Amino acid sequence: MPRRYWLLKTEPSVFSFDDLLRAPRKTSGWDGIRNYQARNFLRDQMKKGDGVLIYHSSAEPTAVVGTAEVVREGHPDPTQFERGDDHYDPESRPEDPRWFQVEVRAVEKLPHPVTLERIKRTPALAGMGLLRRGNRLSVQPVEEAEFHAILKLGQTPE
DNA sequence: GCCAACGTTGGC
DNA sequence: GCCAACGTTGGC
Repeated sequence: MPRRYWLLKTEPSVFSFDDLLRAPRKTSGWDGIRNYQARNFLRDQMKKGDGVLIYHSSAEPTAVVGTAEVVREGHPDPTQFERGDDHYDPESRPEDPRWFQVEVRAVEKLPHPVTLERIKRTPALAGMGLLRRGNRLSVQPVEEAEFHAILKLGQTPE
């Protein structure tokens, strides 16, 4: 299986790329995803070594800010069992967990965040899921060419 | 803060 | 299984 590529959204006021850089071994469980389509990607498709773009949503500006890689494949998201946690799910049972996470390790902070606005203006990125109407998916696949195009844009200012 | 576009829930 | 009501996401 060739290496695949993904985009993970996060609100930086909750968990930013800098938070990931500061985490032990620059690694964190990507927890709190509560959407079945995203869950399926986390549980079934994201593999160790896959490349990840970290995207800041509800931010100023909204942008891809760094890259990461999958270091541990899908396993139950522990927050679903933690009573009192924002992501606690009383319906989920340990013997049949509903929600999954992967672990990701920060690889590189982009010298220049690639803003949503810049992505919109880049023809090679016109097919990205991020630009699709009503896009809300917080875990989405990215084409290899798109991944590399974002990295390249991130090396230079606009 | 607004609101369009979703996803989920639950009555029927 | 339909679909209205509701909650959430996320750009602006």
